[in-house]
Amino acid sequence: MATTTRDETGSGTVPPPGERHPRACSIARTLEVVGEKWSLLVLRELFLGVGRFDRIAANTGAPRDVLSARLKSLVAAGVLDRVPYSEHPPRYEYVLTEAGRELRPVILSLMHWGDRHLAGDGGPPVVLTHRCGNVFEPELVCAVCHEPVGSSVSGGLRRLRPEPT
Amino acid sequence: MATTTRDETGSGTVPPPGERHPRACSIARTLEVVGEKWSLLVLRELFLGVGRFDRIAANTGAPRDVLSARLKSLVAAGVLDRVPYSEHPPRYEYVLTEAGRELRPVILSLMHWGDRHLAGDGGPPVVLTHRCGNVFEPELVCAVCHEPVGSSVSGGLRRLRPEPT
DNA sequence: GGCGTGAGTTTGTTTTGCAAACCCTGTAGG
DNA sequence: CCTACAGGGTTTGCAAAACAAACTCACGCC
Repeated sequence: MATTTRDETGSGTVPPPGERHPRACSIARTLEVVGEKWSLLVLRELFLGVGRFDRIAANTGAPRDVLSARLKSLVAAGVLDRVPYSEHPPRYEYVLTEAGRELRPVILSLMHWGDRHLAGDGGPPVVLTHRCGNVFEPELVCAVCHEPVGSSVSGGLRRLRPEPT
Repeated sequence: MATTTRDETGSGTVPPPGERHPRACSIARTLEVVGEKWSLLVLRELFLGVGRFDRIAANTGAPRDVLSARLKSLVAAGVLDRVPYSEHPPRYEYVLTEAGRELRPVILSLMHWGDRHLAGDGGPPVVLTHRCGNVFEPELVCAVCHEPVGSSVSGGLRRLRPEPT
C-alpha cells in the first residue's frame, strides 16, 4: 500500500511530517471572520431584523463585552455597518452589508442541519416559508447545471489541478 | 413609531428587557456541535479524504490537545466515526458519518463566501469541478420550487407563524 | 539497540470568556 | 430639582480554554 504522498495543502510542496502547514483555504479565512463564538448568532439576529445591542445580547445570550468585541470585528470585516438611528441621545444599530447578506447560505445550511439532526419533539423551532408559498427547505446545487451536490463522500466534486507537482 | 413588541425568541412570551432569553434555535444547536474553533476545519480535512490525526493536525494547524478534544466531541455527536485501519500497532482514522456528510453545504457555503470576499491575488486557493464538468459554484435554492434564495434582506423567506400571541 | 511513525497525553503559560457591576448620555415623570 | 429608566456600551475579577512544547506508549524496521 504505497502511501501516495499527496499535496494535501495545495502549497506545491509536501510538508515534512510533524510540522504545521495550514492550508491556504477560503474556509479558514471565512472562519477568521465569522468563526468565533457568537458571531454567527449575531448574524442570525440581523437576518431576523434585530439590530440593537441590548436585543442582540438578550436573544443570543452573549456576554455584553464579548458581543461588543464581536460587533466591532464584524464591522471592521465589512460584514456589518453601524448606523445611527437617533441623535440626542446618540443611538446606533447594526445592519448587514451586502457581504453580510451573502452569508445567508451559511446560516440556512446550519439551521437545516440542526433541524434534521438536533430537533427535539415538536420539530424545528422555527419554520420558514419561501416566496413560492411552500415551507422552505434549502438545497445546494451547482450554479451551472442546477443538479444537487451529492451525498457521497465526494459529493460529485473534485479538485481542479489537485497535484501541482 | 409604536415599537411593535415582537415575539423575537419564539418562546411565546416577550422577554423583559435586560434579561437573557436565548432563542430556541437550530443554528445555535448546530454551533454547539461544530461551532468551536477547529471543528469545521477538521470536517474540511475529512471531506478532502484526510482522516489521520497527524495529518489533520498538520493541515489545520490545530494544537494536538485541542484536536484530540474536538475529535472526541465530534465522534460523540455522531458526526464522525473512529475506525481502526490497523491493529498491531492499533491505529485509528476518522471518517464522516452520514450526518457529517450532510454538513457539506455548510463547508461549501463558507468556502464560497471566502472565495468571493477574501481571495487574494490569483483567485481562490482551491477550485472544485462538478461532475457536470464545469467549475463548481454553489447556489442555495428552495428544494420545492428550485428558485434561488434572494439577496434582499429577507431573501424571500418569512417565518411561519411568527407571532404566536 | 536505536530510530522512526502514529496517536495521542501532560505540563506550564497565556489568552479568552464570562458575570456582574458600573458609566455616560439623554428623556420622562413627580 | 431629583429620581428613574432606557440604550449602548466599558471595567473588573475570576474561571475556563487555548496554546506550544515536551513526553508517552506501542510497535516495525534497519
